[in-house]
Amino acid sequence: MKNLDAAYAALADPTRRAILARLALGDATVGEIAEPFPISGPAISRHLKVLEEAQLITRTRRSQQFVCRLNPEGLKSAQEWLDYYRAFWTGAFDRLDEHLKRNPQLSPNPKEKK
Amino acid sequence: MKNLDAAYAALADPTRRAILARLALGDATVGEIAEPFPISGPAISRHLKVLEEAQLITRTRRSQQFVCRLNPEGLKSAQEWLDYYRAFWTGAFDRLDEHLKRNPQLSPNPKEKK
DNA sequence: CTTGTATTTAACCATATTGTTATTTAACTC
DNA sequence: GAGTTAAATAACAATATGGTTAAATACAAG
Repeated sequence: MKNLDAAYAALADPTRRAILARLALGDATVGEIAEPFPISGPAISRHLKVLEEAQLITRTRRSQQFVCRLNPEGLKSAQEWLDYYRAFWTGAFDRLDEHLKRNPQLSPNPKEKK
Repeated sequence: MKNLDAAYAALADPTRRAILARLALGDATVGEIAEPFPISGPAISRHLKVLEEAQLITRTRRSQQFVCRLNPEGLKSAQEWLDYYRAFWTGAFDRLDEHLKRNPQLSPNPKEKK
C-alpha cells in the first residue's frame, strides 16, 4: 500500500472521477478529455497532473497531442485499503449489532476498560 | 452513489484512515481515539467531524464521552465507485495491452475520430 | 453550586487546492 | 522561418484544509 493520500485526494474531485470514468472507455487525448467540461484547458491540465502524480493515469506525448491512459496499478492500491478493511467493518458492525440486540442499553463498547 | 467527494476527501488524510482502522477493531471514545496521535484534541475532534460528515462514522454521546462507531454504509458507497470501474480498468488495460502488442506504434486510440 | 473531565467550538495562521487569464513550449504545415 | 494547433506552465485570487491555543458546553461528583 502506498501513495494512498494522493490517490484518495485525486478521487475526491468529481471532475477527476469523471475523467477516470471517461478513460475507462479507452485512452483519450487531453483535448478529448477536456471537451465535455465547462472549465478551462489549464484547469483540465492540472487535474490530469494530479491524477498522474497519484499514479492513477499516465500521459504520453504523441506528436502534438498527449494521450492519457488509466493506470490500473494505482487504482488497485486505492482499492486495497478499502478492501482490506471491508471485512473488519462488516464484521465489527455485525458483532456490535448483535450485541446491541442482546443488551438494549446504549452504545456498548467491546474494549475492556484499563 | 452519493457523497463520494466527502468520502474520498476524508480518506485522503492518513490520520483519518488510522482512525478508521482503529474503529474497525471496535467502537471507541474520542479520548481513546486521540491517545496515540501527537496532535491536539481539537484537531482530532475536527477529523472526527469530517469523518462524520462524510458519513463514514457516527458519534453518539454516552454521559461525558462521545462514542465513535464506523458506518459501513458510508464506506460501502466509497467502495462501490471503485468496484464499478474495476472491471473497466482491468478490461481496458488488457484490451489496450493486447492491441499494443499487435500494433507496436505508440498509443492506439480505440475511439473513432468524428 | 462549585469543580473536574471530556469534548466541541471559536479564532487564528500557514499551506494547499481549484479556478482564472496570459505566456511559453513543442510539433506540424506552409 | 512564420503561422497554427495542442497542451503545459506561470502568476494570481478565492476558498478549503489542517494545525494551533483559548474559551465554551455538558455532564458527573462532591
